[in-house]
Amino acid sequence: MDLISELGPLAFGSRLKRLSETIMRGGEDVYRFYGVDFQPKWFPIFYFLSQKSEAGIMEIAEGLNVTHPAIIQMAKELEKKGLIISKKSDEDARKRNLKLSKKGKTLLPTLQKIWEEIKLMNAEIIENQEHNLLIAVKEIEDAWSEKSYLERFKEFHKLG
Amino acid sequence: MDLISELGPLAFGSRLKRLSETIMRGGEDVYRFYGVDFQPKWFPIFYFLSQKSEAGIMEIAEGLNVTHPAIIQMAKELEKKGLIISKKSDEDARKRNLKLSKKGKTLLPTLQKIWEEIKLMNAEIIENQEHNLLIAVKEIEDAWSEKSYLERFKEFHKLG
DNA sequence: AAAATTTGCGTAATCACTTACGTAATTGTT
DNA sequence: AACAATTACGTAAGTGATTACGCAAATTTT
Repeated sequence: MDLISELGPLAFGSRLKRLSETIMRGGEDVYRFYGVDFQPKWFPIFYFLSQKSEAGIMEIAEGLNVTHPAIIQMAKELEKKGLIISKKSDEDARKRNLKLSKKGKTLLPTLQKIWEEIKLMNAEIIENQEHNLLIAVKEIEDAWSEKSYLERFKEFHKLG
Repeated sequence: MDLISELGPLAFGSRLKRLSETIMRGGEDVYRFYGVDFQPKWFPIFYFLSQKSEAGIMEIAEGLNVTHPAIIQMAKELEKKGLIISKKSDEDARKRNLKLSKKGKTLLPTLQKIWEEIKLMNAEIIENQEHNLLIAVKEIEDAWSEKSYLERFKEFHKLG
Protein backbone atom coordinates (compact mmCIF):
# COMPACT_ATOMS: atom_id res chain seq x y z
CA MET A 1 0.00 0.00 0.00
CA ASP A 2 1.36 3.39 -0.91
CA LEU A 3 -0.23 5.93 1.35
CA ILE A 4 1.11 8.92 -0.52
CA SER A 5 -0.83 8.06 -3.63
CA GLU A 6 -4.01 8.67 -1.65
CA LEU A 7 -3.10 12.04 -0.26
CA GLY A 8 -3.93 14.00 -3.34
CA PRO A 9 -1.96 17.18 -3.73
CA LEU A 10 -0.40 16.94 -0.30
CA ALA A 11 3.03 15.41 0.01
CA PHE A 12 3.27 15.68 -3.70
CA GLY A 13 6.81 16.92 -3.56
CA SER A 14 8.38 13.67 -2.50
CA ARG A 15 6.37 11.83 -5.08
CA LEU A 16 7.67 13.98 -7.90
CA LYS A 17 11.16 13.59 -6.61
CA ARG A 18 10.87 9.83 -6.58
CA LEU A 19 9.53 9.79 -10.09
CA SER A 20 12.40 11.95 -11.26
CA GLU A 21 14.88 9.59 -9.64
CA THR A 22 13.23 6.64 -11.34
CA ILE A 23 13.59 8.37 -14.67
CA MET A 24 17.23 9.16 -13.95
CA ARG A 25 17.97 5.60 -12.98
CA GLY A 26 16.31 4.40 -16.16
CA GLY A 27 18.70 6.55 -18.10
CA GLU A 28 21.68 4.91 -16.41
CA ASP A 29 20.52 1.52 -17.59
CA VAL A 30 20.34 2.67 -21.15
CA TYR A 31 23.86 4.06 -21.26
CA ARG A 32 25.11 0.87 -19.63
CA PHE A 33 23.21 -1.19 -22.18
CA TYR A 34 25.16 0.59 -24.90
CA GLY A 35 28.39 0.20 -22.97
CA VAL A 36 28.85 3.95 -22.81
CA ASP A 37 30.43 5.46 -19.72
CA PHE A 38 28.02 8.34 -19.33
CA GLN A 39 25.66 9.49 -16.60
CA PRO A 40 22.18 10.93 -17.16
CA LYS A 41 22.93 13.95 -15.00
CA TRP A 42 25.71 14.94 -17.39
CA PHE A 43 23.32 15.19 -20.28
CA PRO A 44 22.19 18.79 -19.86
CA ILE A 45 25.65 20.31 -19.65
CA PHE A 46 27.09 18.04 -22.32
CA TYR A 47 24.21 18.76 -24.64
CA PHE A 48 24.54 22.45 -23.94
CA LEU A 49 28.21 22.39 -24.89
CA SER A 50 27.49 20.38 -28.01
CA GLN A 51 25.25 23.24 -29.15
CA LYS A 52 27.25 26.19 -27.87
CA SER A 53 30.72 24.79 -28.43
CA GLU A 54 32.15 27.03 -25.70
CA ALA A 55 30.62 28.64 -22.62
CA GLY A 56 31.38 30.02 -19.16
CA ILE A 57 30.14 28.50 -15.92
CA MET A 58 27.43 31.09 -15.31
CA GLU A 59 26.19 30.97 -18.87
CA ILE A 60 25.68 27.23 -18.57
CA ALA A 61 24.11 27.51 -15.14
CA GLU A 62 21.61 30.05 -16.40
CA GLY A 63 20.97 28.14 -19.58
CA LEU A 64 20.19 24.99 -17.63
CA ASN A 65 18.48 26.81 -14.80
CA VAL A 66 20.63 25.33 -12.05
CA THR A 67 23.03 27.00 -9.64
CA HIS A 68 26.63 27.54 -10.64
CA PRO A 69 28.11 25.24 -7.97
CA ALA A 70 26.13 22.44 -9.58
CA ILE A 71 27.81 23.18 -12.91
CA ILE A 72 31.25 23.34 -11.30
CA GLN A 73 30.59 19.97 -9.73
CA MET A 74 29.45 18.30 -12.95
CA ALA A 75 32.21 19.99 -14.92
CA LYS A 76 34.75 18.48 -12.52
CA GLU A 77 33.37 15.03 -13.20
CA LEU A 78 33.23 15.50 -16.94
CA GLU A 79 36.74 16.90 -16.98
CA LYS A 80 37.96 13.93 -14.95
CA LYS A 81 36.42 11.66 -17.58
CA GLY A 82 38.23 13.67 -20.22
CA LEU A 83 34.99 14.57 -21.96
CA ILE A 84 35.35 18.32 -21.60
CA ILE A 85 38.20 20.75 -21.12
CA SER A 86 38.32 24.19 -19.57
CA LYS A 87 40.51 27.19 -20.04
CA LYS A 88 40.64 30.75 -18.74
CA SER A 89 38.98 33.31 -20.94
CA ASP A 90 41.25 35.76 -22.73
CA GLU A 91 38.78 38.63 -22.68
CA ASP A 92 37.63 38.27 -19.10
CA ALA A 93 40.06 37.09 -16.44
CA ARG A 94 37.23 36.02 -14.15
CA LYS A 95 35.76 33.60 -16.63
CA ARG A 96 36.60 29.98 -17.22
CA ASN A 97 35.26 28.57 -20.45
CA LEU A 98 34.24 24.97 -20.95
CA LYS A 99 34.11 23.02 -24.17
CA LEU A 100 33.98 19.45 -25.38
CA SER A 101 37.34 17.72 -25.56
CA LYS A 102 38.46 15.71 -28.56
CA LYS A 103 37.28 12.60 -26.73
CA GLY A 104 33.98 14.31 -26.00
CA LYS A 105 33.50 15.24 -29.61
CA THR A 106 34.30 11.69 -30.67
CA LEU A 107 31.71 10.33 -28.26
CA LEU A 108 29.09 12.83 -29.32
CA PRO A 109 27.58 10.99 -32.32
CA THR A 110 27.11 7.85 -30.22
CA LEU A 111 25.47 9.85 -27.47
CA GLN A 112 23.26 11.63 -29.95
CA LYS A 113 22.06 8.32 -31.27
CA ILE A 114 21.25 7.17 -27.74
CA TRP A 115 19.54 10.44 -26.87
CA GLU A 116 17.45 10.21 -29.98
CA GLU A 117 16.30 6.73 -29.02
CA ILE A 118 15.57 7.71 -25.44
CA LYS A 119 13.69 10.69 -26.70
CA LEU A 120 11.61 8.58 -29.07
CA MET A 121 10.86 6.05 -26.39
CA ASN A 122 9.93 8.64 -23.81
CA ALA A 123 7.85 10.40 -26.39
CA GLU A 124 5.98 7.16 -26.94
CA ILE A 125 5.21 6.78 -23.25
CA ILE A 126 4.25 10.40 -22.98
CA GLU A 127 2.12 10.51 -26.08
CA ASN A 128 0.14 7.56 -24.81
CA GLN A 129 -0.80 9.63 -21.81
CA GLU A 130 -4.18 11.19 -21.77
CA HIS A 131 -2.88 13.92 -19.51
CA ASN A 132 0.50 14.89 -20.79
CA LEU A 133 3.07 15.14 -18.02
CA LEU A 134 5.28 17.57 -19.87
CA ILE A 135 2.49 20.00 -20.55
CA ALA A 136 1.10 19.57 -17.05
CA VAL A 137 4.46 20.36 -15.47
CA LYS A 138 4.91 23.36 -17.71
CA GLU A 139 1.48 24.64 -16.72
CA ILE A 140 2.24 24.23 -13.03
CA GLU A 141 5.64 25.84 -13.40
CA ASP A 142 4.05 28.81 -15.12
CA ALA A 143 1.29 29.08 -12.55
CA TRP A 144 3.88 29.01 -9.80
CA SER A 145 6.22 31.53 -11.27
CA GLU A 146 3.48 34.10 -11.64
CA LYS A 147 2.92 34.35 -7.94
CA SER A 148 4.59 32.89 -4.87
CA TYR A 149 2.92 30.04 -3.10
CA LEU A 150 2.41 32.19 -0.04
CA GLU A 151 0.80 35.07 -1.95
CA ARG A 152 -1.45 32.61 -3.66
CA PHE A 153 -2.29 31.09 -0.32
CA LYS A 154 -3.05 34.42 1.36
CA GLU A 155 -5.28 35.38 -1.53
CA PHE A 156 -7.04 32.08 -1.45
CA HIS A 157 -7.48 32.35 2.29
CA LYS A 158 -8.90 35.87 2.08
CA LEU A 159 -11.50 34.70 -0.41
CA GLY A 160 -12.29 31.39 1.25
CA MET B 1 16.45 31.23 -21.75
CA ASP B 2 15.78 27.91 -20.11
CA LEU B 3 17.33 25.26 -22.28
CA ILE B 4 15.77 22.39 -20.38
CA SER B 5 12.31 23.44 -21.37
CA GLU B 6 13.31 22.76 -24.95
CA LEU B 7 14.78 19.35 -24.42
CA GLY B 8 11.48 17.55 -24.31
CA PRO B 9 11.52 14.40 -22.25
CA LEU B 10 15.28 14.44 -21.81
CA ALA B 11 16.72 15.90 -18.64
CA PHE B 12 13.26 15.87 -17.23
CA GLY B 13 14.42 14.49 -13.91
CA SER B 14 16.05 17.61 -12.56
CA ARG B 15 13.09 19.65 -13.63
CA LEU B 16 10.69 17.52 -11.66
CA LYS B 17 12.96 17.67 -8.67
CA ARG B 18 13.10 21.42 -8.81
CA LEU B 19 9.34 21.66 -9.05
CA SER B 20 8.98 19.40 -6.06
CA GLU B 21 11.37 21.57 -4.08
CA THR B 22 9.40 24.66 -5.00
CA ILE B 23 6.26 23.00 -3.76
CA MET B 24 7.98 21.98 -0.55
CA ARG B 25 9.30 25.47 0.04
CA GLY B 26 5.83 26.87 -0.55
CA GLY B 27 4.56 24.61 2.20
CA GLU B 28 7.04 26.07 4.66
CA ASP B 29 5.66 29.54 4.07
CA VAL B 30 2.17 28.41 4.82
CA TYR B 31 3.03 26.83 8.16
CA ARG B 32 5.01 29.92 9.05
CA PHE B 33 2.06 32.11 8.08
CA TYR B 34 -0.02 30.25 10.63
CA GLY B 35 2.76 30.47 13.19
CA VAL B 36 2.97 26.70 13.37
CA ASP B 37 6.37 25.11 13.89
CA PHE B 38 6.00 22.35 11.33
CA GLN B 39 7.89 21.32 8.22
CA PRO B 40 6.31 20.02 5.01
CA LYS B 41 8.54 16.98 4.96
CA TRP B 42 7.08 15.86 8.29
CA PHE B 43 3.63 15.70 6.84
CA PRO B 44 3.67 12.14 5.48
CA ILE B 45 4.88 10.49 8.69
CA PHE B 46 2.76 12.70 10.92
CA TYR B 47 -0.31 12.08 8.84
CA PHE B 48 0.43 8.38 8.80
CA LEU B 49 0.59 8.29 12.59
CA SER B 50 -2.58 10.32 12.89
CA GLN B 51 -4.34 7.55 10.97
CA LYS B 52 -2.56 4.53 12.39
CA SER B 53 -2.07 5.80 15.95
CA GLU B 54 0.95 3.51 16.42
CA ALA B 55 3.44 1.97 14.01
CA GLY B 56 6.97 0.59 13.70
CA ILE B 57 9.70 2.15 11.61
CA MET B 58 9.47 -0.35 8.78
CA GLU B 59 5.71 -0.20 8.62
CA ILE B 60 5.87 3.56 8.17
CA ALA B 61 8.72 3.35 5.68
CA GLU B 62 6.76 0.89 3.55
CA GLY B 63 3.55 2.82 3.92
CA LEU B 64 5.22 5.99 2.72
CA ASN B 65 7.41 4.26 0.20
CA VAL B 66 10.69 5.64 1.52
CA THR B 67 13.68 3.89 3.07
CA HIS B 68 13.75 3.23 6.78
CA PRO B 69 16.75 5.49 7.50
CA ALA B 70 14.65 8.35 6.17
CA ILE B 71 11.93 7.55 8.72
CA ILE B 72 14.48 7.29 11.53
CA GLN B 73 15.80 10.69 10.54
CA MET B 74 12.40 12.38 10.45
CA ALA B 75 11.32 10.61 13.62
CA LYS B 76 14.37 12.01 15.39
CA GLU B 77 13.35 15.51 14.38
CA LEU B 78 9.72 15.04 15.33
CA GLU B 79 10.70 13.53 18.65
CA LYS B 80 13.02 16.45 19.31
CA LYS B 81 10.09 18.77 18.69
CA GLY B 82 8.06 16.70 21.12
CA LEU B 83 5.44 15.89 18.50
CA ILE B 84 5.85 12.14 18.61
CA ILE B 85 7.13 9.61 21.13
CA SER B 86 8.62 6.18 20.65
CA LYS B 87 8.77 3.11 22.80
CA LYS B 88 10.05 -0.43 22.42
CA SER B 89 7.46 -2.95 21.37
CA ASP B 90 6.39 -5.48 24.00
CA GLU B 91 5.75 -8.28 21.54
CA ASP B 92 8.87 -7.85 19.43
CA ALA B 93 12.08 -6.67 21.05
CA ARG B 94 13.47 -5.53 17.72
CA LYS B 95 10.68 -3.09 17.07
CA ARG B 96 10.32 0.49 18.15
CA ASN B 97 6.86 1.90 17.84
CA LEU B 98 6.11 5.52 17.12
CA LYS B 99 2.99 7.47 17.97
CA LEU B 100 1.83 11.03 18.35
CA SER B 101 2.65 12.64 21.69
CA LYS B 102 0.13 14.60 23.70
CA LYS B 103 1.58 17.75 22.17
CA GLY B 104 1.30 16.17 18.73
CA LYS B 105 -2.33 15.24 19.29
CA THR B 106 -3.05 18.74 20.51
CA LEU B 107 -1.50 20.23 17.38
CA LEU B 108 -3.30 17.83 15.08
CA PRO B 109 -6.58 19.73 14.61
CA THR B 110 -4.67 22.89 13.67
CA LEU B 111 -2.55 20.97 11.22
CA GLN B 112 -5.58 19.29 9.75
CA LYS B 113 -7.15 22.67 9.15
CA ILE B 114 -3.99 23.86 7.41
CA TRP B 115 -3.74 20.68 5.36
CA GLU B 116 -7.32 21.03 4.29
CA GLU B 117 -6.68 24.57 3.10
CA ILE B 118 -3.50 23.63 1.29
CA LYS B 119 -5.35 20.77 -0.29
CA LEU B 120 -8.17 23.01 -1.44
CA MET B 121 -5.78 25.57 -2.82
CA ASN B 122 -3.66 23.03 -4.61
CA ALA B 123 -6.80 21.43 -5.92
CA GLU B 124 -7.79 24.81 -7.33
CA ILE B 125 -4.47 25.23 -9.11
CA ILE B 126 -4.64 21.70 -10.37
CA GLU B 127 -8.22 21.80 -11.50
CA ASN B 128 -7.46 24.88 -13.56
CA GLN B 129 -4.94 22.87 -15.47
CA GLU B 130 -5.90 21.58 -18.81
CA HIS B 131 -3.53 18.67 -18.38
CA ASN B 132 -3.84 17.49 -14.84
CA LEU B 133 -0.47 16.98 -13.19
CA LEU B 134 -1.70 14.50 -10.62
CA ILE B 135 -3.32 12.28 -13.18
CA ALA B 136 -0.36 12.65 -15.52
CA VAL B 137 2.07 11.60 -12.80
CA LYS B 138 -0.11 8.68 -11.84
CA GLU B 139 -0.23 7.57 -15.45
CA ILE B 140 3.53 7.76 -15.78
CA GLU B 141 4.07 5.98 -12.47
CA ASP B 142 1.78 3.21 -13.60
CA ALA B 143 3.41 2.93 -16.99
CA TRP B 144 6.79 2.76 -15.32
CA SER B 145 5.93 0.20 -12.68
CA GLU B 146 4.61 -2.23 -15.26
CA LYS B 147 7.97 -2.73 -16.78
CA SER B 148 11.48 -1.50 -16.06
CA TYR B 149 12.83 1.30 -18.13
CA LEU B 150 15.50 -0.97 -19.52
CA GLU B 151 13.06 -3.69 -20.56
CA ARG B 152 10.92 -1.09 -22.18
CA PHE B 153 13.95 0.28 -23.90
CA LYS B 154 15.13 -3.10 -25.18
CA GLU B 155 11.69 -3.84 -26.49
CA PHE B 156 11.47 -0.49 -28.15
CA HIS B 157 14.88 -0.94 -29.64
CA LYS B 158 14.06 -4.36 -31.01
CA LEU B 159 11.01 -3.00 -32.77
CA GLY B 160 12.54 0.24 -33.95
C1' DA C 1 40.09 58.47 -11.74
C1' DA C 2 38.15 56.85 -7.38
C1' DA C 3 34.58 54.61 -5.31
C1' DA C 4 30.68 51.67 -5.43
C1' DT C 5 28.35 48.00 -7.57
C1' DT C 6 27.96 43.98 -10.17
C1' DT C 7 29.63 39.78 -12.13
C1' DG C 8 32.07 35.20 -12.42
C1' DC C 9 33.83 31.82 -10.01
C1' DG C 10 35.23 28.93 -6.08
C1' DT C 11 34.66 26.63 -1.52
C1' DA C 12 32.25 25.12 2.49
C1' DA C 13 28.37 23.76 4.81
C1' DT C 14 23.75 21.96 4.54
C1' DC C 15 19.74 19.18 3.01
C1' DA C 16 16.92 15.29 2.34
C1' DC C 17 17.30 11.70 1.09
C1' DT C 18 19.84 7.18 -0.61
C1' DT C 19 22.87 2.72 -0.45
C1' DA C 20 25.77 -0.25 2.23
C1' DC C 21 26.65 -2.49 6.13
C1' DG C 22 26.20 -4.37 10.87
C1' DT C 23 23.71 -6.40 14.84
C1' DA C 24 20.25 -8.33 17.55
C1' DA C 25 15.79 -10.64 17.66
C1' DT C 26 12.55 -13.58 15.49
C1' DT C 27 10.99 -17.19 12.44
C1' DG C 28 11.53 -21.25 9.57
C1' DT C 29 13.88 -25.74 8.61
C1' DT C 30 15.52 -30.16 9.52
C1' DA D 1 16.95 -27.98 19.71
C1' DA D 2 20.36 -26.26 16.53
C1' DC D 3 21.22 -23.79 12.56
C1' DA D 4 19.95 -20.88 8.76
C1' DA D 5 17.37 -17.28 6.97
C1' DT D 6 14.78 -13.28 7.57
C1' DT D 7 13.30 -9.09 9.74
C1' DA D 8 13.70 -4.59 12.38
C1' DC D 9 16.44 -1.25 13.35
C1' DG D 10 20.64 1.69 13.65
C1' DT D 11 24.81 4.04 11.86
C1' DA D 12 27.98 5.68 8.38
C1' DA D 13 29.04 7.26 4.12
C1' DG D 14 27.61 8.86 -0.38
C1' DT D 15 24.67 11.74 -3.72
C1' DG D 16 23.22 15.66 -6.15
C1' DA D 17 21.66 19.33 -5.54
C1' DT D 18 21.13 23.73 -2.65
C1' DT D 19 22.30 28.26 0.21
C1' DA D 20 25.84 31.18 2.16
C1' DC D 21 29.94 33.30 1.88
C1' DG D 22 34.24 35.32 -0.02
C1' DC D 23 37.32 37.20 -3.42
C1' DA D 24 39.02 39.14 -7.53
C1' DA D 25 37.98 41.25 -11.95
C1' DA D 26 35.05 44.15 -14.61
C1' DT D 27 31.66 47.73 -15.04
C1' DT D 28 29.04 51.71 -13.65
C1' DT D 29 28.49 55.91 -11.11
C1' DT D 30 29.84 60.24 -9.60
